Amino acid sequence: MFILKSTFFFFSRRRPQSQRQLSHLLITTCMQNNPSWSPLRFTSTTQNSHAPDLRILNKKITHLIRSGRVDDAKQLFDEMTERNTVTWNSIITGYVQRREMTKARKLFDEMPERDVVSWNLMISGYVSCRGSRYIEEGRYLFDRMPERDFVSWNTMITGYARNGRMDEAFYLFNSMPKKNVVSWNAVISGFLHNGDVKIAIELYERMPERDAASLSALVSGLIHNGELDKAAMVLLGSGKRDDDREDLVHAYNTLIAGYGQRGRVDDARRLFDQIPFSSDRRRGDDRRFERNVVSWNSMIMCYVKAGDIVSAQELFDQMVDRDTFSWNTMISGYVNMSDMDEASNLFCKMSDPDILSWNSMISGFAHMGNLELAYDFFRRMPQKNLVSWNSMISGYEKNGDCEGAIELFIQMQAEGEKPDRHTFSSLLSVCAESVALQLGMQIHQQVIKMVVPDVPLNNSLITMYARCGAIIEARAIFDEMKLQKDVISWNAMIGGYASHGFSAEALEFFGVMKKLKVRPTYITFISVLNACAHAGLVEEGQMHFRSMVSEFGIEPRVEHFASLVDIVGRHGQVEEAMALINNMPFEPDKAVWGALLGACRVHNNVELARVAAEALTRLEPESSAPYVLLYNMYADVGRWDDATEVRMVMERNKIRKQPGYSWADSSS
DNA sequence: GTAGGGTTAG
Repeated sequence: MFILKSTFFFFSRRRPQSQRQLSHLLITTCMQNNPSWSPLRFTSTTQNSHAPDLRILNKKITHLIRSGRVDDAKQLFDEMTERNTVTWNSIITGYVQRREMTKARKLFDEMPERDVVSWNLMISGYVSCRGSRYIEEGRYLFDRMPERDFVSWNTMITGYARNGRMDEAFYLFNSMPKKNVVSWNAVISGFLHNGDVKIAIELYERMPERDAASLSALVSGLIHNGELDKAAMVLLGSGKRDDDREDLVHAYNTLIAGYGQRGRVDDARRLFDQIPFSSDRRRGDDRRFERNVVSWNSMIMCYVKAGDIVSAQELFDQMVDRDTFSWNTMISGYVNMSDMDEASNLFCKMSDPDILSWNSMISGFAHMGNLELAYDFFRRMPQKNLVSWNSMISGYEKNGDCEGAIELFIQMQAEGEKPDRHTFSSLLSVCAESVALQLGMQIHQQVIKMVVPDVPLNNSLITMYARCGAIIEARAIFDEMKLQKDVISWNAMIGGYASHGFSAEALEFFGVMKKLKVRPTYITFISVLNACAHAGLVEEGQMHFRSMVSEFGIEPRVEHFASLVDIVGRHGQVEEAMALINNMPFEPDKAVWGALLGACRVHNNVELARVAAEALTRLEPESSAPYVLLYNMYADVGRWDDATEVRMVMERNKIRKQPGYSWADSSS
């Protein structure tokens, strides 16, 4: 930690001033592209008298694409005087990997000669894109290609399977003139990922031959369907026959991770302990069935997920062949426990931290509210990716630095990084938090252009609109979600209605939600009780409060009590409201006392108003509101001595009256 | 240069 602090360097950033300026910047930068790369870098290679031959240049292109530098590869491609099919296929690979199918297609159409790999590449690209339009395009090419190999068929089958179209996948599988083991694995995985366990097992048993992937595919597919015990049976059954199969440890590792995901750490450990472990590495033979580094990493991950960092550290200490995964898993474990000292310690000990290590540190510091250190890591990392930007933006958002978040978003686009759902979700939270409807609408436009919203992103949109009072817009998104809604969608709508005075709608939605068996959360009840408070529905409010506890087993929080005090107090039962406060299982906060004070004001209970006001001034010594309210109440009943005393206390404590609170009119 | 299976970050 000391090392980190000593290298800390505060980076001051110029910030745009107003929301309008932010909006303007947002529009202009969204249209800009990344002009960072200079084409001159490669010119020497082609103009040189000893020009490298085609094979070397092809290798260079492949290398660039493997490191994600597709634009650089394209520059090199454009400068090459001689190209062969491999050159073309390589550059197409780059675009296919980035799912830029229009660019890939243009090159495919332009290339002088196509081989089966070129066709396969295009099909693979199309079927990996979201949306049926693309898979049809892939099928179109598949139907028209001059000759097909195993890869063509298997790619098409996988494409259908990934889109849930198992009828077509299975039909193609059955139409194959010859199948290989990949075809079987692909179709079995397809059935498993679409929930058809029975047929998958049948097919597995009918396979003419299996390879290293077959068993793992079955085990991981079963786990995907929650069939952990069935997976264990298959695995242990197969293990008895021969214990030197190289794929066995692969499948064991899958199951260990599966147990970990479901919190079954003990089962995972039992399985881990069943894998033979030879400490003598000279006998190390890949084909032997023994623990490998993934087994260790998976087991460590189980402990990390379960929050048992001690056991994780114990295993980590025993490892002799740690890899980057091991270190990163441990770092993320400490990050999850908010132990940034230990995370930093590991990070510093790592010989070669990769992008995940850096990102974990950023998100850890950002989450803890240490934005300076988070930004310092962000600034110093050798390469950033989308997660790095998102972690930083979400850090600003979570810590209420709205401008920081927006500014980083602008910078991100200027540097050519494309935002995704996570980015937009954070930005919409920023808009909701700062009630910035105009900006929120602009971001909504970007969302429509750039991503297909999922449930959490739609929820962010609803929350943003609802918070800004644009209930109709919020409702439109809610309705578009159809069956995809979750409890957060409902909470956002009910909260929006409740906080903008539409109590009837809020309560109606709550009724529908319950009818649809969506389980409410404590947040739902905060809105429901607020709606009752606004509408003066005393009995209904008390009924909901009771049902929250008895029917849904939700522990009431201080927010619920604040609402209940409001409901009861405003109805004139000020003494009952006071009794509620006295019997609360925790310390009342300012919302609770504020509700009581409001009720006292309406019902002219000066004595309790004094109690509430004094409590409030203790919680918020700098606020003038309780003084002003109390002053006015005393004045109203002619108790001028008390009124004057309030003013004197206020002056003595150097409290300045805030705008919006009038000495003369306290009704606001 | 293309198809299926195991562990890490937002």
